[in-house]
Amino acid sequence: MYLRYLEDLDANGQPTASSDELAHLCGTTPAQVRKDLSFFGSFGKRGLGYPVHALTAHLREILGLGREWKVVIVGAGKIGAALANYRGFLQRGFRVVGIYDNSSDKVGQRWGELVIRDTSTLADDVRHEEALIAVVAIPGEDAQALVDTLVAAGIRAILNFAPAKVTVPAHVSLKSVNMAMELEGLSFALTHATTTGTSA
Amino acid sequence: MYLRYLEDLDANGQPTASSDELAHLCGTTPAQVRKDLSFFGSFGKRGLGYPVHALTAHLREILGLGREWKVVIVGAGKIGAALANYRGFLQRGFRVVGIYDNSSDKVGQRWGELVIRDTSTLADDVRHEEALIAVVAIPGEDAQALVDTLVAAGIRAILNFAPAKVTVPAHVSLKSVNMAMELEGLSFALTHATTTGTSA
DNA sequence: ATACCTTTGTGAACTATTTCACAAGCAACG
DNA sequence: CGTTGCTTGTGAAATAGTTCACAAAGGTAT
Repeated sequence: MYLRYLEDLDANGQPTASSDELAHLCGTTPAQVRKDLSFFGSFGKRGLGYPVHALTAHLREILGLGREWKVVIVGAGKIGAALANYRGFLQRGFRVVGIYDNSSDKVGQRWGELVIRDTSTLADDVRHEEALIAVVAIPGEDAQALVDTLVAAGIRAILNFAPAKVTVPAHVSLKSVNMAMELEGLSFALTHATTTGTSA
Repeated sequence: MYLRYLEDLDANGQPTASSDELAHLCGTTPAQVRKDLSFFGSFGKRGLGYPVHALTAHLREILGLGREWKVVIVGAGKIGAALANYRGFLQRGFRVVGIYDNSSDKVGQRWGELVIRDTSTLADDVRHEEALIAVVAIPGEDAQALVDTLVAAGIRAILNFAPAKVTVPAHVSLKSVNMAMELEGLSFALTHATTTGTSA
């Protein structure tokens, strides 16, 4: 989050930013900003604030964005399409090296640079390309089986959009995004509407 | 999360579930399950566990899913399409009452039940339909202006997929999902790979 | 009815996170 | 070159969240 706002500031040519300013941008507190950043090192200058450009570079390094990550997208539905199109990924060093689907209607279609391939070739491709990150955007009922295949093929991190419980072994990282659950969270907030509004 | 797994158990006809079983399903601990549920009431029977069917009903009520929520989707791109298609929403009581876009190519297209309308009519429609939830899936640079319009029109909760900082007044709930940030989290986990794998 | 087994609900202990508050450091200015 | 005005970095205090552990129930079997 800090990285995102620091990039904006950097693009505007602002040389430094105080914890107070960053806190305001990120919707947190100055003390929080300082504690968070101090966990990784001592980046600021007292009396001045944090050097915007240098700090963005540091954070990128910390996040592991100094390299290119190969990503495969599984599922050429609407969500797969949205992700394949999303220019933000490449900017951040995530290169989509393959899109997969198991519907013969879709296999062979060209999306930009890439041609949709059959899921049966996925495991070999992952191994060959040494892709480490996979985005799963397929129906919930197929998700666990596919994830198991991905893990066996050497995938190390999975971003899951399938609305299903998915389990991975300890050496694999997993993040799940479930749209229905997000809406239910909003429903709860509306129902118990003493809530103070969140910003982000 | 509990609701999701309880629904599965209920569909399987399982009459009760212990905190231990729920914890296992949800990837948490029995004590956590008991504390969480006890916050809202005393639903279990000692020696037996929690009554699956009754507890799903309770949780649905707690989450405010006992009613129908009207939802508008703004942005008829890939993400908007994915959400409009998603059957899970209706099942959970979220009815999409309108899809909006400001591109004249898209306005007038029919998507299932709904015809894409021009964003200029959005505010009036929201007021008229009394929609309280909006999903924002438009380019980042237009997001804040649109959100301001939505808030002025009476929207009370926003699920934001636009990759941009968005602020809302205190009486409005906001959740943002940022795909690039999710991937960056995975990149961090991979880079500092002592991480224990997460399940969810 | 009683003994026994299971599992909840919940204070208390523990752990983690956030906030406070201030000494130390740096820049700017006269 | 000292003085002034900011702002960091960080221990300590406060708050929040999780886990422990056990008394109180409820069920079951005899």
